[in-house]
This record gives sequence, structure tokens and C-alpha cells, in this order.
Amino acid sequence: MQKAVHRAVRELQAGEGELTVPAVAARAGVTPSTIYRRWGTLSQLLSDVALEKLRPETAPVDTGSLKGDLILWLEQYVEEMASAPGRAMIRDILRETLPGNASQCSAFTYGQIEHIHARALDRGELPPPAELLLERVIAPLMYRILFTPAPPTAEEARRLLDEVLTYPLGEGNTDATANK
Amino acid sequence: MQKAVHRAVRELQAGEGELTVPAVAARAGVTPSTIYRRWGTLSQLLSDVALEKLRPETAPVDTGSLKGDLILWLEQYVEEMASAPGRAMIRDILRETLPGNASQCSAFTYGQIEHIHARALDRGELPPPAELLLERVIAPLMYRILFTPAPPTAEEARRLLDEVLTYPLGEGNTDATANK
DNA sequence: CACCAAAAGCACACTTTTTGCTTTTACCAC
DNA sequence: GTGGTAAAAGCAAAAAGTGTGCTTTTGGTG
Repeated sequence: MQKAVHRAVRELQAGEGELTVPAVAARAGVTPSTIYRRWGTLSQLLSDVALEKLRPETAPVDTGSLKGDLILWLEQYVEEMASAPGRAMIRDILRETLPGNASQCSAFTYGQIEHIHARALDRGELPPPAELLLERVIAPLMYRILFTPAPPTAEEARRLLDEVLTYPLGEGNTDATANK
Repeated sequence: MQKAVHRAVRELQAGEGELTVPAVAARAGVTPSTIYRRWGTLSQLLSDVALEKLRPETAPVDTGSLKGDLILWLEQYVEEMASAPGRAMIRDILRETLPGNASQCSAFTYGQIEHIHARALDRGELPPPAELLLERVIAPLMYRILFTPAPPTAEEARRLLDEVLTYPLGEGNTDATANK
């Protein structure tokens, strides 16, 4: 049932129909009250759908080197997040008052970066901590996505990444006080 | 009239009452249809109110040095933005589909930093470009505010600032390709 | 098969949202 | 001032969305 509702939401988001609880319910073959009881509000439902779409289904591909892994993964990340539907998803996730879904979303990103990080360590490379990448690459991109009319480009993402890889700098960055 | 409505919203946000269009209308001594015609949705209204509250009313205070100006301003910025009401305001601003208010919000921040920047130049100091501060200090803070349960602290803000001031780095940062 | 609890349906009440039409307001020309 | 006019606000009713008590279905368990 949850699957039918989620699918209905995605269809309405993509296609024409208006995005209301009654419309979603009708499309999913369900009564509105079911949706209200399970999710409470349309916002919460949209937030859940967005989170589901953002959940990574595969580990980042292994290109053989830290830099290659990061560039490839980051390009996909930017393409997904900076697109119009991507921006809408992020806004949907942030709409909720409770930070649950938002922090889950950040945790997905962290996890993917951690994966690349761990792989690099195995190779004997010296990768920057995931926190640093979140802080110096992901955060600026997200800021651009959320607060400026023109979303960031893949080039800008590469520039940010290059800077971190070239100057990992600052004492303060090896501890893990950033988010989790 | 707009003033009465804005005030009603702020009162309801602060105090007890429920935050609905009819409630705001009643409190402002206006009919709901007036609000619907002027703002369209409650979200848009909340977004406008939040933007208004975020608009800086004074220039950053002059402490006599670049670093002092930045630290003082940043502390106030974090205090305002990382607080519960601050986070709510930011979410209200981002709720809207059109990036207008969000980019205006970013422009306010940029303007304040620019002000400090210009003042530092006058003193003969060598301040980092405002874009760099946005990218390396504001963006990570905003990321923490939006995506993690525990908001950033003043200490973390100072750490980010210190890193930028100590290592302004990278060729790519003197141009102004970032946002505006 | 009978039972039970969780989930969904159904009907209805209540609230919010939207709209057509009227009235007020503010401004400008005369 | 007076009259004209366009934008904004009020009003009232219809439409749409939201929430809730109660019944029915479903799926698992003894």
C-alpha cells in the first residue's frame, strides 16, 4: 500500500495532475483518510517519497583511484541534486519540522563518501576525512542549490573537490566533530 | 495592511494561536480572501515575513580590524540562524518554489560581508573575497543548520573563519564566479 | 477455524481555500 | 471640491481539503 501511494506521488509529480492528498489517494486506489492516518500531512508524505528517491541503491563505482572515485560520484551527485526535480526533492525533505529526514539525507551522502574513503585507505591512499568533504564540497554545493537562482555546475563541483584534494589543510579537520 | 498582517503572523508565531490563514486574517482585522489574493498561500506569507525579519537593519559594527569585524558579525549570525526560531525562518524561506526569497536572503548575507570587506580594504588590509567566506564559512554552517539535528556552535563558526583567514588558498577563488 | 490487532474503508463534520460580485479606497483630472 | 477610474478589500457562498468515530477487512496465531 505504501508502495502504491509512493508511486502515485511520483507519477503526479512527474506528470500533469495536481499534487493533493485526495488526488494521490485516488490515483493509488486508497481513501484519503488512509493517507492522513499514516502520514499526517502531504508535506510528510512528500518528504518520505523524496528521501526514498535519495536513498543510494548501490555503492559508488570503483574507478581504481580516490580521485577518480570522487569525481565520478560527485558528478552524479551534482547532476541529480542540482536539477529541477532534485532541488524540489531537497526542498520537500527540508519542509518537515523534525530534522529526521534531512539528517537521514545527509547521512546517505556521508555514507557514500565514507565508502570511497574506506576503499582509498585499503589501496594505501591518504584520503581526506569524509567530514572535510561534506564541509568543503557538499555544503557549498547545497548552499548554491538552495539559495541561488542558478544551480552549481559540474565544473564548480570539480573545482571544490580539487581544492580539498590539493589543500586538505587545517589541523582542526582531522577530528570528527562535524555531523554524523 | 501588509504591516498588520505581518505583525499578526509574528504574534501568532511567538505566542499561542494556531498559524492558519483564517487565524492571521482575524488577528489582523482582515478577511481571509485578502490574504489569499495578495500572497496566494500561507507558505508565501511566512516566507515573506521571514525574509523581512532577516533583512539587516544596520551595517556590521566596526571593531577596527577585519578579523574583529568578522568574528563579531559571525557570532551574531550564528546565534540568530542556529536558534530554533532562526532555523524555522530559514525553512519558511526555502519552502517557496521560486528561489526569489532564498536568493534575497543570501544576498543580505553577501551584502553584510561585502561591507566588512570594503571597510578592510579601506584600512589597507587584505581581506578574502566575500564569495570565499560564503563558500567556506556560511555554506557549511547553513548545511549544519538544515541537515543535522544539532546546530553548529559559535566555536565551530570561529574555526571555519580561522581556516579561511589562515589559508585563503586557491587560485580559483579570486574570481567572482560564485553567486551574487 | 476462531480470535485478535493493525490497517483500511466509509461517512460525515469541520476547516480552509477559492471565486464572483460588490464596496471601499486612493489617486488624478477637471 | 467633484467626478471618474483602477486597484484593493469585503462579503458570501461554493468547492476543496482535512480530521475523526465507527465499521469492515486483512493477516497472522493459537
